[in-house]
Amino acid sequence: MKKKAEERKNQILRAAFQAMSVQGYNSVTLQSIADHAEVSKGVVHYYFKNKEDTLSQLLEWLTNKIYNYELASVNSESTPLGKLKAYVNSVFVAPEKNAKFYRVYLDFLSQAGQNETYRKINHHFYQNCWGITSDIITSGQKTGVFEQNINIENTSKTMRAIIDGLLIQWLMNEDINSHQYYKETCYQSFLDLLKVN
Amino acid sequence: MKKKAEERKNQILRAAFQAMSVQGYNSVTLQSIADHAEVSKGVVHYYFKNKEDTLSQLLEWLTNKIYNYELASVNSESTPLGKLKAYVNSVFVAPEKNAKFYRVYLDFLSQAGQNETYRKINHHFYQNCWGITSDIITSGQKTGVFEQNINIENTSKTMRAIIDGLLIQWLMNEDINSHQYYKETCYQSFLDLLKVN
Amino acid sequence: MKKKAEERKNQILRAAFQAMSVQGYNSVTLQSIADHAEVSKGVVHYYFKNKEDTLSQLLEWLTNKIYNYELASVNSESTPLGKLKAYVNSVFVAPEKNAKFYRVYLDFLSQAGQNETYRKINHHFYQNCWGITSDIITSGQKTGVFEQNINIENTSKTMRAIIDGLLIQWLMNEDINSHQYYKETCYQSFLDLLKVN
Amino acid sequence: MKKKAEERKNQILRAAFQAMSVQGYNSVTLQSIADHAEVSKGVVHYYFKNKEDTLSQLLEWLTNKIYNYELASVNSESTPLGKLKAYVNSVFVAPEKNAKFYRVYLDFLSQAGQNETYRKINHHFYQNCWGITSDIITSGQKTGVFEQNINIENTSKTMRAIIDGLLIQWLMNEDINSHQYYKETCYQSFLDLLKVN
DNA sequence: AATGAATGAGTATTCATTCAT
DNA sequence: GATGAATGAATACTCATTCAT
Repeated sequence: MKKKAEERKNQILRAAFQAMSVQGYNSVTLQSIADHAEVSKGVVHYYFKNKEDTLSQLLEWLTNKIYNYELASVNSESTPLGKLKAYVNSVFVAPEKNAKFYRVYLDFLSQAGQNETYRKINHHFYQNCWGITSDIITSGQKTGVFEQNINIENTSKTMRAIIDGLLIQWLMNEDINSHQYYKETCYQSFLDLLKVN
Repeated sequence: MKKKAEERKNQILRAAFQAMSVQGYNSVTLQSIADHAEVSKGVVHYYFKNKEDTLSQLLEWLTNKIYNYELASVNSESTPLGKLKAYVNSVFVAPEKNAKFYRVYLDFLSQAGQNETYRKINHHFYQNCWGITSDIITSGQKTGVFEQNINIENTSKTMRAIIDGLLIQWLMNEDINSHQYYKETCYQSFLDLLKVN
Repeated sequence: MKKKAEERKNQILRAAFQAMSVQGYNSVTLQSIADHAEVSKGVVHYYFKNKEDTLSQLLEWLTNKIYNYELASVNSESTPLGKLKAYVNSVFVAPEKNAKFYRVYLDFLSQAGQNETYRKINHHFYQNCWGITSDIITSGQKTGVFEQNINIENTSKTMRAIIDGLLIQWLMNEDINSHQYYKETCYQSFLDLLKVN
Repeated sequence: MKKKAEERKNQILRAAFQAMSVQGYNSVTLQSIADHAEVSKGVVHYYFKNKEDTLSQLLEWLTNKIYNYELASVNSESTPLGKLKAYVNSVFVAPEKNAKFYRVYLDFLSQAGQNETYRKINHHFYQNCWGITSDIITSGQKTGVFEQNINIENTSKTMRAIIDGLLIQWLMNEDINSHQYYKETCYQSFLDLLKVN
């Protein structure tokens, strides 16, 4: 049954996410993924070709989940500034979630240097993210809230850079309470880049 | 002789940097570090307590080297805009060097989630970097090239975020020629943040 | 299947005994234990946590085996003197077996100085051994073959000391034929201690 | 200078004894011996061929020291019973000394199974020990305190067995206060064997 | 005589992967 | 489909020994 198999895979991917967020890319074992999923070790190999395949699919599943969440948040708003605010809120969603995701995501980024597949999946994620901000900027320029001569591509890339860069800084920080501070810093820098007076 | 030992350690750290930039944090072996340094495996253990100690000292050595280079570049200029430009040039120094450093640096960042020591060394590096931009902003505000009401702390963090975020994007990019593009994007976003007309 | 696992462990313990009797505690490797058991190295780690765990269980298995053999031998006799003789015969069972066991046992005793676990297992073995002679002495005192005012505890300890001490002397001896001589010396000294005229 | 070299060797042997009593035969390193002797690692190799040679000479030095001490103690007494008492006192000299010596001695005994040299040195020590008790028994038989028909050889071996066996038992004991108890048990068993009314 | 830097052989341990049941 | 027993490659680390200084 296809449905069942899909559920099994999701169950394992969730377990892999959980395991990796605790142990890190290099320390996570198929055994611990199986343990988190409450299945036997053989099951993981039954649904995934090998360890790399499992983690590749985790990266894909994870980045899609994040992208879809951000997209839905932005689409729930109608004004450009509303969308921008919603985007930042969806990115800085909550300390625990951000920490968990970025720990895992950083691991994948560091692996991507040696791994073509991860690099491609991540590149697709980037394009999705750039698309979100491109749309926001375009709509803002149409309604005149953002300046006209802003380079959309450059700014989208910079905006994602700020998000990644700030969340990495926040992750390296001992002070988990700084989450709100980093969110506001991020939003303010977006306004500066878009020259919202 | 102390001098000799110091040279030996540097030789090994250079080799470790080389090895890690090729193989990544998890795949690098003490054997390959020894091979790169053209010494026997035992030598690495003679000068460093263990693998983690070796790589900790590599991170420290590396971030200090980068910081000192950036600082010297900035200090070689006298005007705020000259310093800003010099900073960006020193950060985006050359494709090969950036790729090598950021591959290794990303590995350490991803390990930092599980490793207090790495986190601390990196935090010190961050503070040094924030210090560089703080000084530039302060001098720019004094001479009136930058706006007065810019929050120095927030902006310094954002600027480092942009650097990290953009260089990670560039690293994930297949097109190595985009280095110049990312450098210019970085510089332009700095001007926007500092509200240079 | 539980039964199968138990057999596997016994197979490995027998192999460990064999390997240790030849190579000694410090020279025995998990590889050589695996070789003796005709399994792969990984199997040993599958059934035992680590090397120390393997050898701990070997000591326990071994001392229990010896104790049970001695107990059964003594119980097969009904008279005190018969039991005493049976005990000595079961202890000095055969040159090859004694040599094999005492070589291994001495290794464990020497490790026990640094190893709490070994010390505990050995202490339990001692208590079992003292129990055997205590019972023999008690029954001999009841029937009047042994003197009444013998201190059972002291004598039991001395008897075990004689066994250990003589078998160590025999083991250090080049002359393997002296086994019979040491057995008789042991038995005679027991009679002296129990004041059998 | 021969004198100086002899002192150096003794200094190293004392250090080796100290180190081995703490770390055990297998864990002791030439480095730790050198550390205890407060000399460099190279010095040990300068005065001894290799590790085994160092430890062989330690065993010889140690057993000779013990033997000479026991012999002197016995010779300081004139009556057979006095000598016997002195012997037991010299053997059970003090808890710390006994523990230190027997820990090291047991290590050597366990190695002797694989090491001809250790076996030979130990055999010589045994002969010396048997000689002490033989002399005591002979003198006791002459004066009539001990029974005439005691087999001197057998009894000497049994007496050493009791000493070794009891001190091993004591060493395995958690209760260091039992030293006195074991000494008395030893002495009483000697009286029983020698049939002193 | 003495030092300690350098070597490299040897080993416990981990874990992805396979496959018989 | 699912299990988990078995395999063995890979690697950090220790330490006796050598030897240039």
